[in-house]
Amino acid sequence: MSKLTMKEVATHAGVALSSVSRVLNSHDDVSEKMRDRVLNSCKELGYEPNLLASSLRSGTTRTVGFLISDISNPLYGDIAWGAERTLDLSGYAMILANSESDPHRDIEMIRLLKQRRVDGLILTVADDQSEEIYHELSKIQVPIVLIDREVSQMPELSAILSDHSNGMKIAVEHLIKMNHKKIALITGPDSLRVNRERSIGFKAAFDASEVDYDDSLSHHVRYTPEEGMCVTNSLLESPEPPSAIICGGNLLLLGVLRAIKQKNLKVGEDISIISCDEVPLTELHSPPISVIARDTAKMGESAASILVNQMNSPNPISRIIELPTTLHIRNSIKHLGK
Amino acid sequence: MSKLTMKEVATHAGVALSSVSRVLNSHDDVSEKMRDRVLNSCKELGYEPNLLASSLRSGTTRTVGFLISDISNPLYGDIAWGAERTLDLSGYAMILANSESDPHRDIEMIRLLKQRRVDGLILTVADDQSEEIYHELSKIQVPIVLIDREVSQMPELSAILSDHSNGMKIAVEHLIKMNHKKIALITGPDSLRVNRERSIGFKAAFDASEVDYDDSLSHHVRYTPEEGMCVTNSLLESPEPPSAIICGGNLLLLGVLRAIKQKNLKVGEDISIISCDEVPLTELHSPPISVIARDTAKMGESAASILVNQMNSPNPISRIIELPTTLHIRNSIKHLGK
DNA sequence: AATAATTCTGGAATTATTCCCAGAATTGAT
DNA sequence: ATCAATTCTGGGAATAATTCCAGAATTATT
Repeated sequence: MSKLTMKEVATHAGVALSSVSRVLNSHDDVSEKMRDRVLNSCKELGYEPNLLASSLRSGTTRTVGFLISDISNPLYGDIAWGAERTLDLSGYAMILANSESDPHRDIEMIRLLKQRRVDGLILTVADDQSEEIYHELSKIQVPIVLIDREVSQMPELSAILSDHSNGMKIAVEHLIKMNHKKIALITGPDSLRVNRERSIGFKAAFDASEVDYDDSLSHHVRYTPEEGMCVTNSLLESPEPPSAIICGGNLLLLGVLRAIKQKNLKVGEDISIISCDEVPLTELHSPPISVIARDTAKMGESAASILVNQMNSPNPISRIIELPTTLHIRNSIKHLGK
Repeated sequence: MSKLTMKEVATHAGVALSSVSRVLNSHDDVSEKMRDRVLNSCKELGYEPNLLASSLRSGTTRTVGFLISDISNPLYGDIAWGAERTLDLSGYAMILANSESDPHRDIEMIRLLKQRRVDGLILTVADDQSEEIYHELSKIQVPIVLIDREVSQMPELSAILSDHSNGMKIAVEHLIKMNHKKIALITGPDSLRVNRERSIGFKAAFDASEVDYDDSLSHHVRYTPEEGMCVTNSLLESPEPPSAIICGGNLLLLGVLRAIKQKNLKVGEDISIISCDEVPLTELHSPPISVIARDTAKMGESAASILVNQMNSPNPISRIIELPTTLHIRNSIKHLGK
């Protein structure tokens, strides 16, 4: 079966190549007759346009690159879902790249997406702050939207952020109100904005209260259940264990809960827990786990719509949107008497 | 900044266009001198190849299309992760398309991927059995691998399957051994192989035992927490409610658990539960929930490696791989005395 | 009916690359 | 040194589309 091109369609319809192109791109200077004839031939032959050739000539691929640090994390699944939906509506496809939280792969993947001539990028890089990522991004000619990231050398980049610092502050304040004094924070590496912000909010809450801030209770670890479990163990085994743990993310939460379970402690009794980001587990755990929640699908959507906007406007203006976080209080928090 | 092409590199290096191409594609008939000169110019100018033009000429995009029915489902996230990793290792990128469980979007998305001239397809279509999907697939010229799907008119298609029927049979047999007689099955639409297989295994277990099979306890619903909750409610409110529910998938499980919680029943006491597919919730629920598990990341990996194989071999042979399921028994199952 | 204005169509250049083919340069053998 | 064999390089066609420009066909104007 020989491949079918516009040329064959043109021959079959008895018109010129350029006319077929005009019909298929719905230019307005084509006659009714021509339109019908060409469209008929297309249908009859079963013609499928070659987007490759089209992109090469027109200089636009109608494709955006989406770089995620970990697709298997349901959080990113939701974000990707929101983004894909919005992009599809505007006629863009999405190339998914996964850096597996490795800054080097970030660079590699970005380069690859560039070679594929994507029209725009949505990035959740593994490291905000590295010199290399800045260097790579600064060479990029197409619009970029960061999700939950902030490259300090490029404050003009569009971004969808969450108000992690405020969310964290409110969470800590709630714990303090429930008479907790020794509150631990376990969150991801501080090479990411989200974790830097959480630390800031965490400290801010103490500073605004009577309770003293203890820096040794603020932990940054890698985003894995194992590391979550490890820190939790050492916290719980310390001479004066914390009465509450705030945990920054669903992968860490798994480790935290496993550690607690192993020690036969009861969430909401022996230890209070607040986690970040709503996942099925938080709601259906016994007792249900309090979370600092945010609308993840909406983050993807917003990122996509800002990007589409920038890709279509001749003088794109960059936008930074900060979406709110909200504290969902559940039975994982004990009111300490005293 | 004018765009940089091989032509500029050639000029800069003082060689012919074709020589640059030979160097970059590492053909063996280039001299050491030429190689160094070209590579130097590339580095100096910061040249990035245009994969679009390359693909157009060479007829291969080194891209595969991955069609998922629901990215936000963590199950598919894992599969995508496994596939992406394997594809990347072989130098393939992945275009992700999401049909949102809509058979019409399946067709649309497949068509789009075709227009983008992907070298192969990994498909998790929303409906196995529709005439249209068969019609669309039969026109495709590139290798296809189905994940957990089976198009009956095209038995020659490669596929990665799970042994759902056996897994289900073993699960039911275990429940029967624990003296359960009224066992309900809530699973997804029977337009998908996975659910047809589960029904088969479900029935087979009864047929091989003393307990009578009751068809009215086998339910096919759409894959949403809401529908899961709804059937569970009606099951629990029936005059003779089942003593055990087997639930086919993590989204349905959410609904089942919510219904049980709302009625203040205790899993593993008032009602026994087995779910399908391991997710964080199953392990960390109280009590932990028994599951019919399978290696999801491996499904993605296998699919990708079969596909890569077929894309690279001149006479591809299609393969159907059935991966095992295993029953993880946990405290969500009560041994009925009697 | 002749000319002007408008609408539509065809031809050819263009996009960035690969790859075939011819011929130049180099090497080896006599 | 000459000729043959081998290695390497350059030129140009091909890939499948878009788009500009010129001119044909149609309609409107006088």
